[in-house]
Amino acid sequence: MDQTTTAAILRDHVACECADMCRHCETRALSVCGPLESDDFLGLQRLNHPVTFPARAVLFNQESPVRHVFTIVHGVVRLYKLLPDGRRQIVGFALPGDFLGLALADGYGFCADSVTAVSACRFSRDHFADFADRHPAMLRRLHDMATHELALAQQQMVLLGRRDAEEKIASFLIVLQKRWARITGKISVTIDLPMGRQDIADFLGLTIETVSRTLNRMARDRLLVIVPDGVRVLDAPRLESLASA
Amino acid sequence: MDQTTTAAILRDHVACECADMCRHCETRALSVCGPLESDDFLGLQRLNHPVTFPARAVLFNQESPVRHVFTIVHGVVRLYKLLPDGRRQIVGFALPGDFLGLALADGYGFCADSVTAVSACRFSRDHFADFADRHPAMLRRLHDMATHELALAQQQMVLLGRRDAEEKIASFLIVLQKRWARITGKISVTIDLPMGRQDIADFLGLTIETVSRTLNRMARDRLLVIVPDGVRVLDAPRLESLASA
DNA sequence: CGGTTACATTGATTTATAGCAAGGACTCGA
DNA sequence: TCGAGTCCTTGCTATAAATCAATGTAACCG
Repeated sequence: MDQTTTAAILRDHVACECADMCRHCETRALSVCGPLESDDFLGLQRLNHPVTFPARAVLFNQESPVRHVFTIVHGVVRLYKLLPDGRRQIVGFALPGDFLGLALADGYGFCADSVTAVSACRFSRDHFADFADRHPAMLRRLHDMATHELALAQQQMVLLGRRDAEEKIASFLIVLQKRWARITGKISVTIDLPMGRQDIADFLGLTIETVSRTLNRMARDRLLVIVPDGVRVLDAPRLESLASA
Repeated sequence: MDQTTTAAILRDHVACECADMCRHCETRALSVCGPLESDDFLGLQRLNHPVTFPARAVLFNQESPVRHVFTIVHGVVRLYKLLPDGRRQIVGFALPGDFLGLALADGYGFCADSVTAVSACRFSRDHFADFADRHPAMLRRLHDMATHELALAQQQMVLLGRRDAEEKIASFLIVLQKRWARITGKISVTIDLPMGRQDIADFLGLTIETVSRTLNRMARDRLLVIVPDGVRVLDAPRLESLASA
């Protein structure tokens, strides 16, 4: 994401910190507040503390006490776990509409920091929990999101345990393409990759070198073209067959 | 699990198929019905269709329409996904108290079959969903279980993506030991492994040979002793440090 | 009891990916 | 415009685990 875009995002988000900021939120339909009706919606809106983060800012970490939950509005957040010796596993990338705070029994369980500049709706964990307890539709929504996350996590287990490097990369690209499509409303052959090679590696259980080599081999094989901060898909059928092979 | 035990389980379970079968259920506190009070509890009990399966029976598979949800009462079930070419990833082992049917938006998403003889509470998916919708405590419980599953899934991602064979095996054993401890109420240095080596391999993202070699090397190193259908832990501290390394 | 079967072990060899090291490309700030 | 920093790429080598191939072991059954 370039500086102009980043600045625009931050400005727009601050600009809408007025009474009715959520009304025109393009992320709303995708997010946890999507199914709420007028009164309830306003009630949740009152709990919202909009926040912005520059790139590489920490939202929270494994150990920190759980004070807030978030809905991402703009930007990309990486969620990861660290082993004592420094090895890192990224358990997911949060995109606009994603909710952070589903599994917070004791501690967040993972670290979260921004890959790009990020704007988010922040809620006090306790206030949000109270609200959810008083609104079954919200509880239901949270449960649906949790089970969806669970299904994604199981897919990721298959990927990590039983697929080779090329399949991992192909699958990663296709999944990301579809997630962006859901957010923007249109499929693009250019897939934005705001995260670095090391992040992709730590998500797929590979090293940075293997990610780089595999992407460049795919480019050599005319499956895709590597562009700044992303790739452009040339041979979608072949990529998809690798992804689901 | 030997034949005598298996027979006993099946007999006991059938024997309690009377009006008040759930009252003395030793699995109840761990399971989805744990938090229900008298009236609600009886209501759910009326929906229950107790079922038993011999070892290696199919409970459901990836494609089958979702008709039922289950709570496991006795025995062990493996949950797995298959790739088109036959590669398999086991996404979890369901033990007594575990609930099958959290993530069933479209299709179960995975296959489930019994490793040992199994007895379970079976509910119609629709009846169960209706019941949950009318009982917020149940909805809450389902959500808690879903987020717990999600946390486990994220741990498994770390294991699959960033740990070597020895760490995987050690972690698997320790986690299983703790799960059995929660179910039986006491920690045992003998860890029951009702699943075969191939199942362990498909759970940990290894081959059967690597599982066998690693277990036997651990035995040679006096970390544990291999016994029929399980292992006995000799050096718990060293095993635990491998598991969390 | 011998034969069949399923599962586990063990050894020899291969291979995909990790690890190491060097160089390249781009950004940013002085 | 230079230099420092960061990220990415590429070649070479090492290695953990996969693969291939026997062999071992125990349960079961006619």
